[in-house]
Amino acid sequence: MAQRTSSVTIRDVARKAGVSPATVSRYLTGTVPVSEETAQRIQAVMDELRYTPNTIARQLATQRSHAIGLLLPDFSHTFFTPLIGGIEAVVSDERYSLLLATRVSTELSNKPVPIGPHNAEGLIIFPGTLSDQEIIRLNKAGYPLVVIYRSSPSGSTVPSITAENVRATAAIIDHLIEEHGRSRIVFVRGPGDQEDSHWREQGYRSSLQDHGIEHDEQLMITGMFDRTLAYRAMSEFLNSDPPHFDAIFAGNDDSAIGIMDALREEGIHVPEDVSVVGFDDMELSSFLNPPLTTVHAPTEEVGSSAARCLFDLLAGKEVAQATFLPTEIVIRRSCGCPHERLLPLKTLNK
Amino acid sequence: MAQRTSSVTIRDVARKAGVSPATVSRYLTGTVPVSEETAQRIQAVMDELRYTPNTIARQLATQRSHAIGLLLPDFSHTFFTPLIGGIEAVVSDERYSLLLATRVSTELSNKPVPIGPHNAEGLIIFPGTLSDQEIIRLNKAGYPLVVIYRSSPSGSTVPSITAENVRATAAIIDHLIEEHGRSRIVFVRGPGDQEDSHWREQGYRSSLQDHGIEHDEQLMITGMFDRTLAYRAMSEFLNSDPPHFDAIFAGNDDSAIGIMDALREEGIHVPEDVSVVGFDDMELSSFLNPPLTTVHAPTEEVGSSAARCLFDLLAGKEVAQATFLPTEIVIRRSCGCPHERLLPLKTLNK
DNA sequence: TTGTACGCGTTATCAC
DNA sequence: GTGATAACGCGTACAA
Repeated sequence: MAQRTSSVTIRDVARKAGVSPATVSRYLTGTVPVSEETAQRIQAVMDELRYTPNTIARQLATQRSHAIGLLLPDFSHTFFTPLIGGIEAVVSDERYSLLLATRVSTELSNKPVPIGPHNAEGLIIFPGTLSDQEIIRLNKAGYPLVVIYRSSPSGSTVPSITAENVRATAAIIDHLIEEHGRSRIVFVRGPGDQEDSHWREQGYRSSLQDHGIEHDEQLMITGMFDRTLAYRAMSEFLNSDPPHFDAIFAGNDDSAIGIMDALREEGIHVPEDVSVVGFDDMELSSFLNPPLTTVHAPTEEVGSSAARCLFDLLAGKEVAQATFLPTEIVIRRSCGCPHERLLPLKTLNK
Repeated sequence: MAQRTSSVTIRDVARKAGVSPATVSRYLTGTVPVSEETAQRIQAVMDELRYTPNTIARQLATQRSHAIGLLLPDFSHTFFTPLIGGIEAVVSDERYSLLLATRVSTELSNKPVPIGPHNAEGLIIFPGTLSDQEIIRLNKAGYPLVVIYRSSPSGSTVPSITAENVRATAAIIDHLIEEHGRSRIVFVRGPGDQEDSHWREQGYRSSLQDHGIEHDEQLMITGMFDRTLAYRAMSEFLNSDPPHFDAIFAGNDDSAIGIMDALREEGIHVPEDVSVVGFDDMELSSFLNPPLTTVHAPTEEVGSSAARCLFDLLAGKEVAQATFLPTEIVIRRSCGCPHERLLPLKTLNK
């Protein structure tokens, strides 16, 4: 099938301008100076012929695609919106294209990776899209990669950009304990293979320990960072003669929605009966009833930092192996506080 | 700068397998049968060498980029999330790539269009990204285009996919009048150049007329489909000795948020004092306080329909010139109804 | 400053 | 069924 474009080539321009294709190319790329006179003639012909350089041919010749890729498990979740926005801003600044694709690594890798060295100069990788093995292989081949919301695969040097989890979670648990006298705090786990979940649990345990509260495995349930699954997990928990509890760390905001639904159905009041806090600070979270106290994660900044890091990589610059973007606590009402306020990061430093 | 990939080419495979590059290509594309024996040998060598076909070279040879593009004014708004999701699903089904870019046509067209014939086989266009002139030019050149949330530029045959506006708006205004006895209904306009806003006003006026209610220009304000701007517009309206009103059609859900904020600040209760309804049914809307009665717009379906339409175009099939996707009314609480329910489309048929 | 000739990696067109 | 060979459109030594 033929190209849909009018396909006027550099040769057509050259012929009509009475120069060689090479000269047109040089005028176009600006690599080598061209005489003022011929430059004007070329420009005139280009305008007249509505010439547009064929990017693909250029890519083949230069061996550069001028595009970077973003691999996500899906697009339906609003969590990704600011992430994509942050990336796109940087990408368009650099006059690059952004290639988007979904992929889940659990599909047994039968499907080929839709974005890679063949169509993008580098890749931003979200957990669950590429296996460690695939990442390491690409990295070893010298292919620029940045992982987000996870650490580098062991043994690799792939830079990692993520929001700080441990201290943030510890701080919000501290708040529950110190300001609201809570001590029986349910922890809602995310997917077992998701690092964020692991680190948040770390922060949870450390806060408990700091306050001399014993860890109780009975208070640990699994919500998979998912609204519906968290709802189910919470309902089951409530209907199975649960141990006493007075607060819930929901794992993330999405889970908090399902959890508050489950509590409501059982006639449990938030925050009077139990405090609920989340993690992420999605757009939604301030509209929940009651408004959700949560950790503000700089999702858009994760996106822009990742993109910038990738471009640094492309430019051959040195980049940090791991970047933890600062978070802050957004106090709203679901913890029991009367007024909304912000606990900036510095107060988090212990 | 050299390609980052290991760059093992079809020639390397051919050499090692003892065949010609052409045979390898044939095996790869499956256009012409290859003997079982050589096929296996080729596959073995490909595995061993970890050969990946170079998409760019293939694109140059076939004159097809195997990608389609989506042009949006920005990515930060969650309204776009389901839209992108709908498109991506179809695109990946077709084993195509999705190219994403932002662009605003008001930048005086000084910036070149980031996606076009040079890197995508077709384009899905959101209002405000490409001028009518640019659209018509691409269309005349035979370049496959689909516009969404707007009609085809006059004189062009670009297919258009959009959510039905007029009947839906009329129906929700009907509801306000008939079920809640409202008659002084404020209409919050969107951007003047946005067709959706125009058609919704059409529906509003028609419902008023059907009920013998006179149109009052004093009840028309402009919220630009934007949360913050709608808030400001509403605040000004309230503070400027406004005429009596008992309901508000917010233009869209995002504006409804700002409008309810403004009302709240003035101590006006929704829905007791005034009913508020929106348009879109964003994820957020059911979480508002009170939950927003609104028109459910099938945003994800607009995306998937647009993508499917574009692929039909690519396949040379006939496509509908204009598609209006059905909407339905989602009754929640901001109108004054006690219970949530759905008014499906059929009840909308007059 | 400019033109010639070749390469980028693949597919398509011929012959065989 | 298979192998040469010519495109595809552009960038870039190299020579002039």
